[in-house]
Amino acid sequence: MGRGKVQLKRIEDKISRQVTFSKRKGGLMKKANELAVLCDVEVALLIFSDRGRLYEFCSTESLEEILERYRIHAEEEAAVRKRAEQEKHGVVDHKDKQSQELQLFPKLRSNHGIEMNLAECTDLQTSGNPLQMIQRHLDTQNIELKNMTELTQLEKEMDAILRQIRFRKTQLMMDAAKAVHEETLLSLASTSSSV
Amino acid sequence: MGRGKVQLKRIEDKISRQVTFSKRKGGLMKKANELAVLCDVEVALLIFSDRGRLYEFCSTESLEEILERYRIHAEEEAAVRKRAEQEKHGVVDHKDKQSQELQLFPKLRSNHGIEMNLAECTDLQTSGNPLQMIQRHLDTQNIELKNMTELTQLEKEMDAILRQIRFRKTQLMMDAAKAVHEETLLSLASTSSSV
DNA sequence: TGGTCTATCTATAATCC
DNA sequence: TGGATTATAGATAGACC
Repeated sequence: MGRGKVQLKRIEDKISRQVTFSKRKGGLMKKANELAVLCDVEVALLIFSDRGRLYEFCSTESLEEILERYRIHAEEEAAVRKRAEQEKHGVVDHKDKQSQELQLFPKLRSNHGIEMNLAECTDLQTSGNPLQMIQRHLDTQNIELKNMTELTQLEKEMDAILRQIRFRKTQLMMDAAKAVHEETLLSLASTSSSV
Repeated sequence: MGRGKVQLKRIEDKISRQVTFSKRKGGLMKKANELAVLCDVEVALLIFSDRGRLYEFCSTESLEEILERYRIHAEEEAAVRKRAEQEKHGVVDHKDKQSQELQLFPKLRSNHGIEMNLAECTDLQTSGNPLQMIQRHLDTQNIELKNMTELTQLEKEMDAILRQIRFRKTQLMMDAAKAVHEETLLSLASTSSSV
């Protein structure tokens, strides 16, 4: 983008590498946020600059949340891989196989309870305006009466809206800061011209 | 990009949300790679789709490498924060204290923005039905149209509800666990008595 | 540094297959 | 589903302040 086509290789000039880093980092985070909001997915982005500074983005309350989920996912994969490996190398009787699956299950259930009943709540996920989204939940009037699936769904929706609210607040603050800045410049200009 | 301007909100149509996810995920990873190569930095990207599938990108040999680096970084930050905390409780002159708080502020804000004004919204938390609380805000229909005060208010309310939802989920999980436990005890008792 | 500008390049929404 | 196409929106390189 920009005036010239970009070669996919390290920018050798230090200054422009720094400038490009700053610009593209902003762009990447914006896009990460867009992906999270538009597609309702969890996104985590970690960047270590060449000076070792950390820049992070995450779509949820905290990065740890996503990293924890990653850890669990990695463990499960390792377990599955290990099982496949064992089967490949030898004859395993069905009892052993089953017990292995049983061991794995509790982990899956504790963290992926949402996916399990996903089919049930597809309609919930696909309808409505961001603020309207939760309206249908309001008639129930009471959190106490909801089941786990409903609560999880509601939680997700609330979280998405909160993200939007916060993002919008940031936008407004930036607009305001910009306005103040411009005003300052104007008043400075008029002061200096009147002196 | 593309034929129409995109609104920053969850795509409600499931099909196009999926298509967009697939396209943008590819785009985001491409850009993450470009940033890493062009600017010679470390980048890690984690995406969990709504079905719980994990997609990852990292610029180094392994993702673990970057996560490990993150862990170290986070620990250091925690140490710094803790140190600042301790100094605040000791004897510090006002100038130093202020400068410490200024340094600390960006970090705090990102994670504790809500708690800061908790006292103000006590009445909100105790009055009326938890879900009804936000109903009066819903008629506006659009986050874009709200001003800062309204947004902050809405944010607080949403957060209070979220806390309630999570609390209720915990309760339900504990109930379920207890039920399972009791069932186990019962079946054990009946087994031993029948033998 | 950090913001602005603008010509260009890139990503992608909508569409069809 | 999974590409291919195309018109556009959005990102950004280079330049200047």
